[in-house]
Order: sequence, then C-alpha cells, then structure tokens
Amino acid sequence: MSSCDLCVVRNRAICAALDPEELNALNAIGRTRTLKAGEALIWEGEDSVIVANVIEGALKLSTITEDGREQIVGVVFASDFIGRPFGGKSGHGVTALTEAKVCAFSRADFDAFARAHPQLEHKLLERTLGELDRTRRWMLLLGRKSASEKVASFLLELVERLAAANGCAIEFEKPAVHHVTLPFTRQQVADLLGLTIETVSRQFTRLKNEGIIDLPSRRDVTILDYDGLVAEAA
Amino acid sequence: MSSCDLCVVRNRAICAALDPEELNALNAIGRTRTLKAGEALIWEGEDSVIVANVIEGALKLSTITEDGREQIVGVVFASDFIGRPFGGKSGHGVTALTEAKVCAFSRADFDAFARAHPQLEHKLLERTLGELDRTRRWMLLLGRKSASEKVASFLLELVERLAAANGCAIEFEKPAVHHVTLPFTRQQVADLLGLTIETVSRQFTRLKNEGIIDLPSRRDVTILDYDGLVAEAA
DNA sequence: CGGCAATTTGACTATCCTCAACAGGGGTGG
DNA sequence: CCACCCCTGTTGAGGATAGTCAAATTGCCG
Repeated sequence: MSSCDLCVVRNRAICAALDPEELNALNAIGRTRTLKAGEALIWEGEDSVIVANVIEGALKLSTITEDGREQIVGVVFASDFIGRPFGGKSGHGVTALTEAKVCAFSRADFDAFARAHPQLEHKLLERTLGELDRTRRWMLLLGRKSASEKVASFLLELVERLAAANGCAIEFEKPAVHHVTLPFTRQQVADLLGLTIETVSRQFTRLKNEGIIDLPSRRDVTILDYDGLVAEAA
Repeated sequence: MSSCDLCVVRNRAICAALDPEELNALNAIGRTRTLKAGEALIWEGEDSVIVANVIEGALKLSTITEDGREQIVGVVFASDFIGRPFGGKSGHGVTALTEAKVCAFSRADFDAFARAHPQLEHKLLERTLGELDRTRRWMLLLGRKSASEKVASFLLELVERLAAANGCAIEFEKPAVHHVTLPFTRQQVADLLGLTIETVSRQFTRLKNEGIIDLPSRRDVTILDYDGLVAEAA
C-alpha cells in the first residue's frame, strides 16, 4: 500500500489524475519532507533540481533585487504544486511561511514520469494556467491599486483562498463574519503588496478604527464588515 | 497540403509538436484571422470561447478596474499562444497593438484536440510555465522598482524579446547599439509599467538627455549606451 | 496648410516612503 | 512566578517620488 492512500491532498493535488498503480510508481520516486517556518526549499537562481506538492502549510515564492528589495510573487497552500519542471533555472526562491509538509521529487525523475503520464501533465497544465490567471490578477493590484485598496484586496483574496484550501469549495458565505490567521508577518504582507511595513500597519489600524476589521492578535484578522472591505478593495 | 506548411511560426509555436498528419487535423479546425491595430480578439470576463496562436504582430493582455485604470498583464508576439483552454472565463482582454495575424480555434475544438495529443499539451505546458516565469519577474518590477528602473527594465526586456521573436535566438550581442520600434503608445507603456503617461514621458526624455537612448520618433528608440541602461534598470 | 491626437513640459499636490522613537507581548531565565 | 529582553509591530514627523491638472508642442494625416 502506497503512503499516498493516506495523503490528505490525494484528491486535490495533481496526483488525482493517477490510478492506484501509477500512484505507486510516483510514490516510489518521491519523499515527504517537513520544513520549519522560514526554512527554504528552493533558492532563487539555482538550477531547478526539485519539484514538490504541498501537503500542509504555506510557502512563499519570492525574488529579491541585488539591493535587498523583496517581492513575493506567489503563495502556495495544501495541494499546490511547487517548482519548475522541464528545464530552466528557478526564477524565485521558495520558503516556508509556516511549518510545512511537502512531497518532493527530483526534477529529472518527475520530468520523466510526467512525460510518460499525459494525464498528470494535463492536471499540471490546468493548475499552471490557473496560477497564471491568479498571478495576472495580482499584477493589477501591484500596478494600479492604492495602499488601502491593496490591503483590502489582500484580505479578501486570503479568506477566499484559505476557504478553498480547506476544502469548502462548494459553499462560501460571503456576507458572514470571517476570521483568518495570517501565515504572514507584516513585512511579508508588505513584500506581497509592494508596500512598506509601515504603510501596511497604518492601513490595518485604519481598517480597525473604521470598524471594518478587528485585530485580536498580530497574526489574526476578523472581518466584521465584509461589504465594507469589498468597497475598500475598489 | 495544409496551409501550415507555409506558416512562418510552424517550428516555433506549439504546433511544432505535431507531425504533418496531426498538423492537418489541427489546421482543419483553425482559421487564420487578421486584426487591425486596436481591434479586440477576446474581451475581459467573457467565457473563454477562442484560443489562438500568434502568427504575426503584437497583442496586449490587459485588465481594467471599474473606474477605468488599466494594467497590461502580458504582451504576446509571433509564435506565442493566446487564450484560456480548459474552462474558465478569460480574466483579461486581448487586443491587437499592431496589425496582427493569428491562427484561431474554437476553444472547445482545441480542448478536445489537445487532450487527444499529449505532445501538444506538453508544448503548451512548457510555454505556460515560461510565461508564468516571465509574469512573476514582471511582478518584481511592478511592486518594487522606481519609475526610472521600470522604464529602463522595460526597454531591455523589449529588445531581448523582439530579438528572440525575430528568430535570432542563438546570438544576441548585448553591448551593441540596438534599435527598437515600440509596438506601444506612451499610454500603453504606462499601463504596462504601472505608471502615468507623464511619468513615462519624463523618464524617456531624461534617458535621452543623459545620452543613454535616442528617440528618433515617437515609436522608435535607439539604445546608445546599453550598459548605462542596464545600470538604470537596477 | 490646418486640424487633431499624442506627447511633452510645467507647477503643484498627494501618497507613500524614510527615519526614528515607542509599545507590546511572548518567551526565557532568575 | 515574575521581570526582563528582544523581536515585531505601531505611531509620528518630514521628505521624496510619482500623480494630477493644465497648457504648450509635436508630428501625423488628410
């Protein structure tokens, strides 16, 4: 029995394309790995040597300029795919935001396996197309939105994604009071939104003062007025 | 004989994965279409009904906020793929920047054909992964670079991509004097960089005054000091 | 040559960044 | 168990970058 049978993302990750026998073969070339918060899995600019599925936790993809400015270019959660198959260097580093568990493969092994299993490649293609859509939506935020719009949009996107990552894909009650535990520090939120930490902090407290959100702790946000937040997101 | 035999992007577009017989079958479901500059091929938010290969010219992918702010989220040239296969709405409009020629398919037809031809899906996957890499690099520009860095980076990326699109993939002499004809208006450059038209204009004239570029006409840029431009791009 | 749209230039302003000081809270060690 | 410390986050003041509004200029097309 392959350990995949017990995998919590078995039916949501790209592995869902495989039948039990194929899954066994894939399992044979992968190994699960646990990362502490802050631990890096892939470094920016290195030759792409591993790819992985996220089983649990959250990781950031980010690039840094020579002079130290950082931009987070993606965040992945359970069931998402990490890495750059089929040649090339990885243009961004991958670092755990929370404690995380991934199912990692050597890139060469994965490439060969994928090419032999078109169903898997198809899933990967769908996932990549979706990620590209999401990334392009984020570009509108980075290029054209104000600080207040950025922060509001960020919170909305986060509740939606976390809800999806936790399986409740069917129903998502929008006008309710939501609660989120951020997998980010303020600095990381800033790096995601293209702002400074101070500006992010000011926007958070402004939203709190206006009664749109509450901030029970540094890592927690309660959305008290969902429609108000939508209005802020422009 | 399929018209693909004469196609100038035959060996660079995703069609390169197909043998002559398969190509015939693909050709049967596609039709070439010519677009004038400014003409739209896909509208933002509509159900994805067509996909296409670019044969000639340049097109922009862009999203617009309700209040009219626009962000260009991608630019495609000859041999690039357009559209969103496998369900979903298109999150951005596609509009010709120059006169353009595309090879268009009904999305349903293309989906079915692609699923039956893993080689084609593989090419599409590689292309999509590459596009995702490029898009993520652009996020660093949007989120973390200053106006002067944005404009310099834009010019460098453009000469590189146009050189690649014109086939000279092997050799690209960096330190030489380069000349580019922009497929963009100033407004479109602004929408690409997340700036205003005035700021773009000021940066162009500054680079000109500093002898780094020359501006023979509104649509033409000559790079006089490549290294200087690289230095500006940070 | 005139008209029109795109671009440039100028003056002023607002937003966000920078630098700096302060506050809070979670963990450690006494 | 409490006090202290360090890290993260918040708040404040001032300044710089890019945006806004307005006018002048260019160059393209009939």
